[in-house]
Amino acid sequence: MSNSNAGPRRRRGSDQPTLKQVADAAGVSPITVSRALNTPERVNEETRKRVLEAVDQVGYVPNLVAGSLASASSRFIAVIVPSLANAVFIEVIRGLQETFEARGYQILLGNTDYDLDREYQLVRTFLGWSCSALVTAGLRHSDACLGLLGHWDKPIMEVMELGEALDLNVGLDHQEAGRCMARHLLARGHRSIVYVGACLDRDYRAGMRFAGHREVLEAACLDAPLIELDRLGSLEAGAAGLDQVLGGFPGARAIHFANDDLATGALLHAQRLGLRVPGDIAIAGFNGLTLGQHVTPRLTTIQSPRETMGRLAAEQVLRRLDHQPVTQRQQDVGFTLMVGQST
Amino acid sequence: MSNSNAGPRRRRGSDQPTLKQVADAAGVSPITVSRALNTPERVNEETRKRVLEAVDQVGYVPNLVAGSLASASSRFIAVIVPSLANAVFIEVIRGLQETFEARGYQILLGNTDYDLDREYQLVRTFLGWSCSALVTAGLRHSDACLGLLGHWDKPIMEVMELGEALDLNVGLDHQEAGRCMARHLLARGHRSIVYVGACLDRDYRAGMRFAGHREVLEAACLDAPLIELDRLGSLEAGAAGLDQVLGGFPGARAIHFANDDLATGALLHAQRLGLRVPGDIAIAGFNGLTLGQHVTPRLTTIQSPRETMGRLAAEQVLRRLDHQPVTQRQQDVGFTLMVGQST
DNA sequence: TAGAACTATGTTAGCGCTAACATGGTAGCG
DNA sequence: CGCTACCATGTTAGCGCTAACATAGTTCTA
Repeated sequence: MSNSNAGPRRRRGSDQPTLKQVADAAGVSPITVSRALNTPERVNEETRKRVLEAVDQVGYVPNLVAGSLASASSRFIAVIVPSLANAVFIEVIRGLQETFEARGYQILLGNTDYDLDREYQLVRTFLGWSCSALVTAGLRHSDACLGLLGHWDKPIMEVMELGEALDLNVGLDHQEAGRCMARHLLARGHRSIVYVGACLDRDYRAGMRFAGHREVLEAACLDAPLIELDRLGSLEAGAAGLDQVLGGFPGARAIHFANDDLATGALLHAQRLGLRVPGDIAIAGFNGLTLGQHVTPRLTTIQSPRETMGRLAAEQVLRRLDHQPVTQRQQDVGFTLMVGQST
Repeated sequence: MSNSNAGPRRRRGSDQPTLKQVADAAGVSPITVSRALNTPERVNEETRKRVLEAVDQVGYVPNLVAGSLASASSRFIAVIVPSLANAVFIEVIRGLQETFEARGYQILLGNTDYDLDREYQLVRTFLGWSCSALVTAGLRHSDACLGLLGHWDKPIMEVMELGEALDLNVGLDHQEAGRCMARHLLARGHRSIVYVGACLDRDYRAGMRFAGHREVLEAACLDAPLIELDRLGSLEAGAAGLDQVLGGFPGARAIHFANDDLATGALLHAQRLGLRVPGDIAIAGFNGLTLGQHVTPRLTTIQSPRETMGRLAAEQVLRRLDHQPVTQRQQDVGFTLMVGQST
């Protein structure tokens, strides 16, 4: 038999005050409260004041979930990075977060662990949250992921590297950065140079830098040996890398490390071993982390403007969200060779 | 006149496939699709298979916003930290994220910039998202914030420090850590010890460590001078701190820094100045960052298990969310004095 | 063998908000 | 004064999903 005798169904939802209650307290309709809070310029000043008082009075906290469902869009920005262990991404995130939060957007952070399948899963989840935009590190995605994003009509920003992007793109040319450092090492007179990277299949941007490095060395008719470590960048791994170079390439006079963590680890390890840098071995890195600038000798590295990259990316996305013309779909933030005393 | 002549209203919402379409494709009702996806054990195996095929076929991506509204709860965990610039919080976040993501919860990250008003705003926003739980760094909150949280019935986890908590608490005793390091410096024979901190009003946990430090020194009838820098921890600030100590306290033989960033910056600066560490001046830090363990001499510091702290915190919260008894409302993760060669 | 207990699925009624359209009032204009 | 324009507010109808209750079929139990 049907639910004929029973009283009303048990209530659902939380017991938080709702728009309706604010509306009753202010003597207006719910939609006026909604407008007073979201588009205050469309409500008479006096009404608005009355509404805001009512909000305080009943202790109203807007239910953003309901708002997002009704408007089919949330003020979330999905941000996907490969790792939180790497200071580089943290700095980009900081640039993004500051810019987006100032405009009332909330960042939804996802971490792929350098796994494109995880990226796909994250994108799925984030689409489910009706995000306003997606910012992701890198230009490589799985086919499944591309399938999802192909149907999506909100801004997509790819950061870190430059190239053929889905939509918007802010980054730098890693291959050129690799060339730049290789040329520097050649200019310093080094002829036996080893490149040391870590997991270049996953950290493929380091692989692109190696490609640039090799191109320059081969153009100078030199070998471009590569040592690939099996752990991602860390001081420990860098120390191990130095040991491998000393063992495997006794004639090596310079090491081009894939990043500053490795390079600094090697530099500090060299000191412990009593090696002179750059006298016995020159060491170069990539990233321009603070750390490398505070060791003696100061590390030669390539600085990239990461917080700026995050900020610029956020600004382009915001422009798109404001329906303003996007000035540049692709933006090169460049890099700077910082010559220290380690080369 | 009313909308009598017009056809149906223009459609709203996105054009993504919905549960209904999956249900039609699979020949079941929408609720069965919902169950097949969210509580598969409540659906017949064969039906489930048919539903999953239909999901793939129509390219369905669940609308999590709608789900959250209907169920009055999202799978969001709000995480509030004072800063992303400090590696310490990043590590805690990593521990939280790994544990929560493995269980299908998504982290909503907020950054207060050490401002309790910002914390209140973030809490408001996060409550609006129907988060499943809140994890926040620290035990200090504004009255407005306490007002909001007082009415809230979901788990609240306060991390980093130990004390009188709102609900759950995982952390360590900072005052005791300060005492511990002070005792170590005394045991090393130092009598003229300066504490150097940065913005102790905002980074009040460093202030608590100083309180412990002072307590021990005063018990030994020694002065406990304090130098407070106006920038938060960084290698640069540490170098400046060393200069200030050398200028202001020429007799100082040891410096207890509020954190490893400062201490390492000072240590590297001392080397540039040609000072022997610890011969001319001893240097101690706090945090046990990798960095300090790779300089020569190795930094004496106090290690706290931050990633573990994040993991433990997440596990307690998950236990609560699973309606399992919480084993400990308060958990002390402790700390370890790591004696290097810098003292 | 009646009925309790359980399994698998369906029906109904919202969750709290906002887009779209409607309406009444005031101002501007020739 | 009739017209359009605009401003401030209201009414209606969902957004896409799931909690609560309903129901039909099956198995178990005394």
